[in-house]
Amino acid sequence: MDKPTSFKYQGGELPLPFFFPDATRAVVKTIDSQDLVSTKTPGILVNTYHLFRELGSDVFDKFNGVGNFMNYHGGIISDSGGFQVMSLIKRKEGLGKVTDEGVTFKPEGQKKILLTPEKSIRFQMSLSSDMLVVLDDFTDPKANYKEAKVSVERTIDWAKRSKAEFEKLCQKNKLTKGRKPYLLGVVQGGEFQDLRKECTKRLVEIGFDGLGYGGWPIKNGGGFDYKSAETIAKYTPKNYFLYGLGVGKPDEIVKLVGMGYSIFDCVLPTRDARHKRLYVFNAASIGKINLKDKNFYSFYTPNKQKYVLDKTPVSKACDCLLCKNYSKGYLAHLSRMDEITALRLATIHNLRFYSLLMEKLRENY
RNA sequence: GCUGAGGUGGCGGAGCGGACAAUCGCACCAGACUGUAAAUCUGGCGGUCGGAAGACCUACCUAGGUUCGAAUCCUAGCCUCAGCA
Repeated sequence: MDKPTSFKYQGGELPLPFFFPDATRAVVKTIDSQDLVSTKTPGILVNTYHLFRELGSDVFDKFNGVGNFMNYHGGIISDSGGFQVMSLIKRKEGLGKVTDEGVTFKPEGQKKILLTPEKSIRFQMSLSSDMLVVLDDFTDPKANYKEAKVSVERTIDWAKRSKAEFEKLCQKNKLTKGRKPYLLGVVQGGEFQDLRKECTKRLVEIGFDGLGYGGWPIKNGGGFDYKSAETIAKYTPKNYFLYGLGVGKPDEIVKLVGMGYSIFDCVLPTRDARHKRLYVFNAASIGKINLKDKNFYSFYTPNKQKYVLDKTPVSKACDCLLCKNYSKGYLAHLSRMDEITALRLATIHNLRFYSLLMEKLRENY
């Protein structure tokens, strides 16, 4: 019953902990699969909702999985579409609804689709991902206790159905030990610790390979909700993967790794890159990165006029395509002209920052 | 030299007698972004005081003038651009 030491995927095993960026639509925005490899990123998270809506399973049956489709051969985790319950339905009314059966999505100008726990699993199987995530009912960040409880009950019910469908498909496809992907349950319950505890325990009764810290990880008053993360970790068996879904900022990841979390994904490094925010270690070299420093990293805004004449690299504690080959001056020019290459270089840089961060965390795991 | 058009904030460019410290865009400054409806979104952007509402000052090429009131009308000057010589 020891904690997991590696994550098996189709290409071998990945050491823990690791961070996967989000390739929602089977692409990490602005870069391609070869760029991704160059950042030493070990894997990606793809999204069921988007790929199901935009492509359907025929493509993935034909290509034999999303990895082959992308010609990307790192680890692949597929998200269930559970996050879209919040981002598309609960955050804004009228784009769909949630019932016990599943989730109906109907964004403006698009056809209505129904995603059930079973459908989500079936589709994720066609993606041939290494870890599947159960469809969950995202607890609205503004939910009161009663509403949070409803989302927890539904999440547990859906988890049961997902597990049953998963086992059925594994049997049917003769996916036995070694070839069987992982299945992740997702804990909901908002900031209510007794709900988090109950959800965790009841998911463990159903049986999964890991549990995800679900919901919105930022408290209503602001600040990361470490308490819920701790509650989940406390009641999760040691041999389970603990996954911080959508987490997060570098310092948040460092803290969660300390609690036993070993899998992370987040849009921040890639979105921030596109929004002109680069992550830089406050260190003179990669060897001198010290995560114990309170301020071990800072932000760099690439498009300032004052950088145009700067011949130094963005970071000396980085070995990415950008930092090894180009100056702040050149990047400033590309960024100021809104050249798409600036976004690509920034994305590559931020992903290397995150992969370096995880390399450092692995040293003490 | 003649004819025509025009000179507005860092730049482009609205406004063409009161509602103008002056629409809008760019640039600039600050902030946000957490299982991606996001190469996006907010806010600020003449000066001084104020948290804000607001108050006062200096402003639409220059100098005069008309008017209760002018970036807007008149006169002169300077300058720019286009076409013709």
